[in-house]
Amino acid sequence: MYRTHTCGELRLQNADIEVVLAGWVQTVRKFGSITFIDLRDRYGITQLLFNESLNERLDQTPIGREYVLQVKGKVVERSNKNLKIPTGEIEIEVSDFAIMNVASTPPFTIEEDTDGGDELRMKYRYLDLRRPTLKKNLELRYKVNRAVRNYLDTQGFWDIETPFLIKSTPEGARDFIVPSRMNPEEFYALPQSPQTFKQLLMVSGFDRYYQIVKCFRDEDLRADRQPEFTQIDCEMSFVEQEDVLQTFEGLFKHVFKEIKAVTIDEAFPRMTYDDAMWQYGNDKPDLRFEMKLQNLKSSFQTNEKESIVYCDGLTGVEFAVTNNAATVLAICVPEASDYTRKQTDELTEWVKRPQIGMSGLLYIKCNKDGSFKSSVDKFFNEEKLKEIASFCSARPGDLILLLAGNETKTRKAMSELRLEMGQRLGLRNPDIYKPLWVIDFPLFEHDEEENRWVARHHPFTSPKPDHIALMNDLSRYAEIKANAYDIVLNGTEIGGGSIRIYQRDLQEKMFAALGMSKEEAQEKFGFLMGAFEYGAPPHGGIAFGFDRLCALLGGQETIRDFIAFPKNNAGRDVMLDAPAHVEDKQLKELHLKLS
RNA sequence: GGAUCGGUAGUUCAGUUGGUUAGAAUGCCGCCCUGUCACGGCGGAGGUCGCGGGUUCGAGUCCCGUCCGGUCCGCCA
Repeated sequence: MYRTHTCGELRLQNADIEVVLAGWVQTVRKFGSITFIDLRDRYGITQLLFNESLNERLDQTPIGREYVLQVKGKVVERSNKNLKIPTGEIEIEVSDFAIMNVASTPPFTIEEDTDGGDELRMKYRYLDLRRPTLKKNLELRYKVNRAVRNYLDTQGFWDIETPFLIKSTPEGARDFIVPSRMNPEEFYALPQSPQTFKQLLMVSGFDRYYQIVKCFRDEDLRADRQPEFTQIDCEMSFVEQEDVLQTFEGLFKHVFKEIKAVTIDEAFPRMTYDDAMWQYGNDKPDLRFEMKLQNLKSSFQTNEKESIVYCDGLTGVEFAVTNNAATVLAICVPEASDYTRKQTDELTEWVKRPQIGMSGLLYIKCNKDGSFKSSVDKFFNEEKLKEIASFCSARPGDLILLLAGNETKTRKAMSELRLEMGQRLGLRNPDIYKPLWVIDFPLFEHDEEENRWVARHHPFTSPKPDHIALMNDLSRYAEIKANAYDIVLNGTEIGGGSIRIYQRDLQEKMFAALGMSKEEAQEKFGFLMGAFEYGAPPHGGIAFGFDRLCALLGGQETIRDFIAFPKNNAGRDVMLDAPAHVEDKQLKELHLKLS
């Protein structure tokens, strides 16, 4: 037997018992004739005391960091207790020890605040995972996984696996492609999601299905995007949107309770897509703070004599009348009227960065004494400023920020600015959880590059029943709403789904609307439409980004540290050094030639 | 595809206007230390300044190119 106890479980009440522990050497602290060693495993750290009787052996067999050590000894009460760790009241008085494996000096320190950089830690991921932070992250992930499964189990969902080697469909994200050896010149694709399979399972009558499953998308990465990621994929039959929202709101409440000990009694707020865009400038609003977008243009354009101007902050001389601008938006930043010129200049530079791309920023300081100071004092008198402030519900002490320009760009920019100001004001507290449903998404969105309509969610999403007729009129595509919904937590989309199309004729109509010929639709999705002919039940579902959910529950933005072996920004596994070249023989077997 | 920041000791970083032998912390090695737990003290080793080219009497520092990494935009049904 390698050990009788773990390094995290011994307490004062275990004093005087003989134990055997095994683990990794965290630190060695030598004091002349006595030596302390902290022994670490998954469960914790226990201090070992080597007294002078073992000195000779220690001199002969030095023990370094990360050596794997087995010790035999007696649990004793410490004379100096360390109340910072759970085992801090005891130590093991070692009577015998064995080095089970030596270790090279690790390239970085294995501790909470490591000195290692990201790349190095990725290369030695197995060492990084010994650190408490990553260990806790993976533990959290495991617990979220359990909580999800437990809840779905009580709700009658079955976990059914679906294949990874499937057919490529050029709609949506790029597929990862896998060549087939047995079928020359043909390729599998890895699934971007099990979408069509779960719908087929509904046709098969499996009623309530789920899977915590890997999905693959060959697109550029981000801090919160990996080429292979995990979804909680769910589908239900004989449900309407309301049933789905209720069921999965329950899932979230269960997870919050189990993981964060947070009980949420009230129903999650719901917001239409249009309201979200109007009030927050994006479809995943962070509700931890207000600072809603004020739409000045629409409010002020009724009075044609009035004109609002905006100022190009760079030159300070270029002004434009925003009646020429499609959109004028304002946010009211609470308690920020004391922003200095330097700070507002800095914000102006911020919105002018290429990623935001605005030409300038206008501000109105609502001073505490009721006066105003703005970057457009030249153009507006006190009364006008007061009118704008009043429209924005600004209070003395607030800072109003305005952006103007093209509708899409301005709304997006203001949404970013709102989040930035929320961040700067410390309003995005990771310990506060504000979930909401965003509903009534548009069915289509226009792809400017290819000048065609594409499915906003995916082509299996059903339109609102009374909007189906609009599908006959291309000019009204933008108006068509879908039975589609997202769940948003603290400004992050953590899941989305829809009520699906389950009738062949409507599905055909959908493909046609997306510019697909009947033949093409049949070739790509004939299996699904065929299945719809054999008694497909009404169904719908949802999928959640499991990695993202874990990161959020762990209070972090990047999902990388919640995945045991993630890829880097370029999609590489720096530990394996993958992807890599393959041998000519392999290529030949696959009937592939490199160009 | 684009923007931006970075690459200097094992590691994390500093390095001024281009100027002597490139520094600190930590880690590592050695010696000392019987109550540490971020132990402490003394000493030591450790550098192709990512790579290539250029400017210059002289380049870690300036210029061009390139590679690698981080973040973001595009992209992500």
